Amino acid sequence: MQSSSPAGRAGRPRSAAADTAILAATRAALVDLGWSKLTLGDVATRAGVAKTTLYRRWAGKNELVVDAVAELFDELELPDRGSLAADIEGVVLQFAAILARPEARSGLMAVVAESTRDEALRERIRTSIVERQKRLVLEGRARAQARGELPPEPDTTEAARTADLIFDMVAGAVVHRTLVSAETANGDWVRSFTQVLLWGLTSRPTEPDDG
Amino acid sequence: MQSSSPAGRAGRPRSAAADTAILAATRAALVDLGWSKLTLGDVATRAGVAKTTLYRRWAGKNELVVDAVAELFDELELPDRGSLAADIEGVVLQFAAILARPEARSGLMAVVAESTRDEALRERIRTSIVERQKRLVLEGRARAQARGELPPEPDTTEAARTADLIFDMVAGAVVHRTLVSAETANGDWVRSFTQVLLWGLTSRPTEPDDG
DNA sequence: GCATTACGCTACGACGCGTAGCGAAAGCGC
DNA sequence: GCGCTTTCGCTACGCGTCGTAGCGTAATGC
Repeated sequence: MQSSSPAGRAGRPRSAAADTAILAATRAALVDLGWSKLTLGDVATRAGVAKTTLYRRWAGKNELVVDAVAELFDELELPDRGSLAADIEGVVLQFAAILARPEARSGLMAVVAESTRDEALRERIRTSIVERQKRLVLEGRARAQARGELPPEPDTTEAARTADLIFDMVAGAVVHRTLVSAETANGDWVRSFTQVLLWGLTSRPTEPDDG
Repeated sequence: MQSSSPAGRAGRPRSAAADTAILAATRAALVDLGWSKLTLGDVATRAGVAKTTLYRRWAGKNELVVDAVAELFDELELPDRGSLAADIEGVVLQFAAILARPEARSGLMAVVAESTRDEALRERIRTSIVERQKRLVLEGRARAQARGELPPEPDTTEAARTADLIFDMVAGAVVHRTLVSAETANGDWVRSFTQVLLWGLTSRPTEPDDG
């Protein structure tokens, strides 16, 4: 980020390699120990840096784990698979693959839990993890509209609301299936889920006014 | 549970009032301090019992918080609101109301995170929290089938699979909306969600056998 | 009463937290 | 090359929590 030439910044620059090593060590510690038994001293030892170096860069365990887990979501992408159903299935499978990794399982839920009492942490999670996922929803919908699978949405407010709903349904279902129900989101499950979601979104003829 | 006459159990019986006080104190501590800053010594002080008494009944923080949070879900019920859509909206609103309470927000996600590395804890969560929710799904579907809103499902295996899917979608969406997106699951959102879910479930013509 | 179990209280070692202070290293401008 | 600045590794420290041991006391069943 602010490496090499940060505008007149004098003195010894921070080691970028240390950042990489620390985040990797954090993920390794998450795998071996889980969230509660993970200590910053252990992470520092694994990374080959001093504990003080770690504290100079991260305020605490929460922020460190958010950054460590966020890197796992870098691999999320949305290749054009030809249809909206295939696109949804693809991204859900990718998401499920990430959540299948132990460093994501224990780390992600823990920082989300902490974020309920820490607004700054919630914002950090939002920008570095959630927004990255949500972007795929918007991209997938735009692509489906271009294909004619979804009608164009003139009302931008309503469109944003629908995108939020879809996002909560997709991410929530996968997370719940994986972490609470403790079942793998395999191909069968993803197909069933996609079918329900897609029918729910597309076969809305006219809003029944009895509700 | 094993109160009053536990089959030849001699000696001074455990105080049931202490259990109640400890669990209430745990929820109060969750509200004031959140998960990470909650200490068992503080809970014992709040409950008016000795720390050793607390350790004689619960193995640790995880188990204690699970039991404390589980009591919040006792109030979940499914009154007959006349239609499947209304039933779903009702239970989703109830679930959202529970998740709006701070003691549930911070506690529930934290123990779920811990359960990724503790099989016994996961089982405890499942029996005392998750199954209680899932029962409502089964009850609501049976009621909808009796009304004729849903077709009877002869294949019990497929029926169980569908129930699991619905459960993950409902609970997952509400949890994600409430805790990750940090937005309240108000009436508008619940109606939109129910509409998508219901259309997805009912307007499935015949399952294509290509899957 | 007597055995049995739970309770309140105190004290303890162990451990992780987060910080301070030091000398050394690695950059930049001259 | 030389100084200035910032980072780094290391050690040490006070603090708080953990989880347990030990003891005397209280409450129950036989």
